[in-house]
Amino acid sequence: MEKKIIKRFKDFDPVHIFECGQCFRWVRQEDGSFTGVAGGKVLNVKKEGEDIIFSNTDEEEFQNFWRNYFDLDTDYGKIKEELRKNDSVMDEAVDFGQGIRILKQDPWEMLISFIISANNRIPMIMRGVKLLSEKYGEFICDFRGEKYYSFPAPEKFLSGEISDIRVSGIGFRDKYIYNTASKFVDEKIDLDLLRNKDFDDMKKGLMQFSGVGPKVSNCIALFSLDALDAFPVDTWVKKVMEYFYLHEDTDLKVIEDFSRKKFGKLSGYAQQYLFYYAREKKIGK
DNA sequence: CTGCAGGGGTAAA
DNA sequence: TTTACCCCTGCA
Repeated sequence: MEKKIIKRFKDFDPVHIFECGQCFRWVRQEDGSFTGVAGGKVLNVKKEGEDIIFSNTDEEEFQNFWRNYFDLDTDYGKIKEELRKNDSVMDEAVDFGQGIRILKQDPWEMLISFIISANNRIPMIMRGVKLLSEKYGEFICDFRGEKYYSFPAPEKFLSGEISDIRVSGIGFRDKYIYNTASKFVDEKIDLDLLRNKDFDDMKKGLMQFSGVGPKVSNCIALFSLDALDAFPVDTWVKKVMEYFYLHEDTDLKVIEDFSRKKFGKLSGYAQQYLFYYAREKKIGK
């Protein structure tokens, strides 16, 4: 496979993109690059100076898949400029995570991945998703000494007992995954149909699934259904919003509504900069 | 070394 | 509104 190199590309830092909490299948390598799986393909991403090097792909695949996946046609410079206006907190958060981009991920994979994320920590979530892919997914290829597997299709989770799903990192969420996969298969669910709905209907649609509540539905909407006005409030975002904006203990739903009103159609981007800032700087600890 | 508290969204009591 | 869920990490 060839490489694709984009020279002097702004607003793209693999560390920021892959460690801002939106994805679980990209692993940092010893040389500082990241290798990951998406859309049944394996890719390595490395930043060298201002150039981005995409390995294990070719021009056609890059244009047909990765270009959209990395949201390369969105102008993040403009988004950041807008967020910085009259907001010294966002000004700093945007500087800190200046290379973040919101990936366009697969809705089914996000649904299951964020069910796993509830009451769980990122290394555990990554382990769970990896083990489930090895157990139920399709082998893709060997790459630099590792074997890579696609994210499993819904029916694969139904091939055995509920407890079979309970690999390390999954725990009590096994039944949520089983129930969600069953509903998916039985009702021939097409999550892409939710794309055209307004935010409240989209959220309602997602919360039909077992293990999906307010926070998880916001994540699925933001990371896979183009709802860039979503604002998932997890423990870090709660802390950072209270610390900088609200100055008192505040209900999660109130924080979500306040933030979506404040940041408008850029809420999702704001959430990513704030999450990354809060987590790396341990705000409120 | 061993043991135990801490952490984290959702469902269900 | 409170509690249980699972399992790794960190610290005593």
